[in-house]
Amino acid sequence: MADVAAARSGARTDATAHAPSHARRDAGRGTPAAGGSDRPDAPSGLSPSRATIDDVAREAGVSTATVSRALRHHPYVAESTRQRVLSAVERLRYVANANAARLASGQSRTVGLVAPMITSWYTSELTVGVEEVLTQARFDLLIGTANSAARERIFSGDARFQQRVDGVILVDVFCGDDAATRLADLDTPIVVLGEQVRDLTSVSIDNTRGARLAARHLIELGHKRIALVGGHTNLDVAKNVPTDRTAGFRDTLRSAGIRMPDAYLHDGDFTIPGGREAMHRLLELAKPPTAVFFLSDEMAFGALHALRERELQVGRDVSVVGFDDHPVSEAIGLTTVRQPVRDIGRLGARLMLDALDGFGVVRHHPVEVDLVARMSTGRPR
Amino acid sequence: MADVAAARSGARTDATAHAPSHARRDAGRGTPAAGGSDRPDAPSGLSPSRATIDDVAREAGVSTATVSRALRHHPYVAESTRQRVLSAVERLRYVANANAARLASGQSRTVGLVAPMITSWYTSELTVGVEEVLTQARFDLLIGTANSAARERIFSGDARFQQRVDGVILVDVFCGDDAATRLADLDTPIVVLGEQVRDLTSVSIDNTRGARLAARHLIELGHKRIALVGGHTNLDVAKNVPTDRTAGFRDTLRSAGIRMPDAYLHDGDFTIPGGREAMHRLLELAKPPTAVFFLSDEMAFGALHALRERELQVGRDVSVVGFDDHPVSEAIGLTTVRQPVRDIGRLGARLMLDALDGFGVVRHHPVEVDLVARMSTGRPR
DNA sequence: CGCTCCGATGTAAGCGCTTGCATCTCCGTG
DNA sequence: CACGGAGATGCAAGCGCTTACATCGGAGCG
Repeated sequence: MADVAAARSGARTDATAHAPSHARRDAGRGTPAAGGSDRPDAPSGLSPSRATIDDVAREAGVSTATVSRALRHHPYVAESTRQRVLSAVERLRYVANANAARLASGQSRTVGLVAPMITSWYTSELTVGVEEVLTQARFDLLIGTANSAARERIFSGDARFQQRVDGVILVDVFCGDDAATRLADLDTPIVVLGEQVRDLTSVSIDNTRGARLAARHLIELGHKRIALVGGHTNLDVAKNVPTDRTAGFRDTLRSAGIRMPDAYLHDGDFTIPGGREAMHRLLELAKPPTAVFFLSDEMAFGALHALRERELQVGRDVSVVGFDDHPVSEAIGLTTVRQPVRDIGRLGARLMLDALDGFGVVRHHPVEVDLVARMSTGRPR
Repeated sequence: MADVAAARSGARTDATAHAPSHARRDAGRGTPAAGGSDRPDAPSGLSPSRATIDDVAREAGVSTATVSRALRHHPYVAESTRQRVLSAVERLRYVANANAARLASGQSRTVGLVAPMITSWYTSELTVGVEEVLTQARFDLLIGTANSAARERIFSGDARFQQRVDGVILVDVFCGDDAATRLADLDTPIVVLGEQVRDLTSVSIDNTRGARLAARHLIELGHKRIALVGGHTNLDVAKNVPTDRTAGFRDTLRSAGIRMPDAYLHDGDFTIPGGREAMHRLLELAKPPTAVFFLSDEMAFGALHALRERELQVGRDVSVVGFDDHPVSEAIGLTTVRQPVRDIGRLGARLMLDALDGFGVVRHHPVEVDLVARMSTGRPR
């Protein structure tokens, strides 16, 4: 996932590769294919992780093939044999060398997770959910920031990524229909989180519905001058998310006979400072809105900052609604549209495992959204 | 990092392992050591990542050894040869198989990151910093939650972890002196972040000093009834952090002739709900404090929630100081002790790379702390 | 001009697993 | 009781790299 030539690491690799590997090699030398004849067989604690599958085989009195099968729950291994192997494993404190297994099997038992802005709460929460499930299944997680280079590479099925990963989980990565098709044609399983993408397995809330909930809430409170702060210009981030949310929101307003002037539409870049800036701009309008819907809680936090700077009171002077239900939102009383982020991550990981099993069925998996009303929203003055 | 027997994954492995590997194997078959005689050599786009080092060697008219050397910037390769190899690599779109390289070299080019509570902002920010640097050096990052099982395993130099990782970065993991010594004796490089541990390379702020800054700030504002909320009971988390901060804080108060009664010391578990709960308990006291120092911003957020629930005004009725400078803190105006979290991660990763290079010098690396005064603190009423 | 020495390559032996086949042992059947 | 077949193992050939050691030209030198 590096976009950088091996500049610095070049020297490093060579400088260091020598000493350690000498040591290892020498330790393992012996008659080829005959096995280390008379090493101190004592299972003492001082030589960690030195046992190989051959040692186990010898200790258990079976072939290495049998050890391998026994350890991986292969069906054709007698229970008694398996026990013998397991006890040998324990005695020798054997731990399989993952790299050897990967090389031999051609499977990396690793899933890549590609996301923009790993810093955001949303993404890291998602990651935690994914990691939780993968870890249980003894899969590794390889995390990559999706700067544009990385994304492009994935889209073109780049080998650098592909070779070390059995599948890829994409977070919020925007995807044109063409790119989606290309992705779907790849032989690597792909799961998209937070977005619904044609021809790909995905997990997300119904963004339109989420936005409708927010709109309805503000309408019911009696607001007429309602603004929306999203993030459109930054093509590096998910695109359906802002689009769908904006559409759903406007739609509902329209049905209620409320129109949102263009001046009420702002870009907050999905960051805290972006939200603050947008709020300031909105408040400088001749007719400022009485309520603002932010497409992420983090932008809403920024808005609260702006309001404080102008000595305005949230929920009274201006109502603010966020999106996500960041843990801080509860603490500061932000009304928001809650989505079960960690669950999305978990489900996504499970779907990935299924796909890797060959059970995968490509389809979209919707999850629940709901509105959490708190003190940041109230009737307009 | 899984603590789970391969229960579910057993079936998976066998069920799926077949189909794909047949395909791969068959594709690669040929006279052993003679090389695939006449495969369609066309560098067409349809067979991704199929080229091996042998293909490159043939294409460039050199031996595989030379290819390997050329690619890893080995000194004894003529520049002209290197160029020939590089162009062959490009033509064939060759990408080295990381697993094979790892197996052959015995180096995993992977660093493990073990932390409690990956959910917390602090940890994920740290992770981002680490990832940034490792990625540049073309190292992989393997993340593990440090539940007690994992931690124990690491402490005892467990092979499962050790075999797939060249070094380990420990975040906030408490370590008794005995355990530290054991760690230091391991052959795996270790870097500790956020804690200062004897005999180990570490990066952290001076926690004592940070706490002093907070204390001084409150004293200067004129507070006399000052409380502290930390997290002590949970041994799973860093221990020096709360200890040092508490010590520094009390110390400074004492010098100013202020004593902190035991009732003013609370455990907030380093979580938002924990902080809220603690704040409530403090406010129920006969003589509630006029200022509270929380050992993390997240706990302080919880406190703000509690204050709002009681309709008290932060900064006027009660002053609140946090620790970390979470991005939300600026938005909501929380006075806090700032530490350069991401930089700590970056520096830690760099130190790890140095250690892996053999340049490592075991020592503690201090980084700056400072106080950021905002509106959550003011003079006592 | 023969010899030493070093830079540049090639040879080939693994690294520690997985797995397609070959074997071998029983057991149920006709 | 011979025979097909399925279950349980063993054999051995790789997987795609890295690297110790051997080899081979020249350049520098006495």
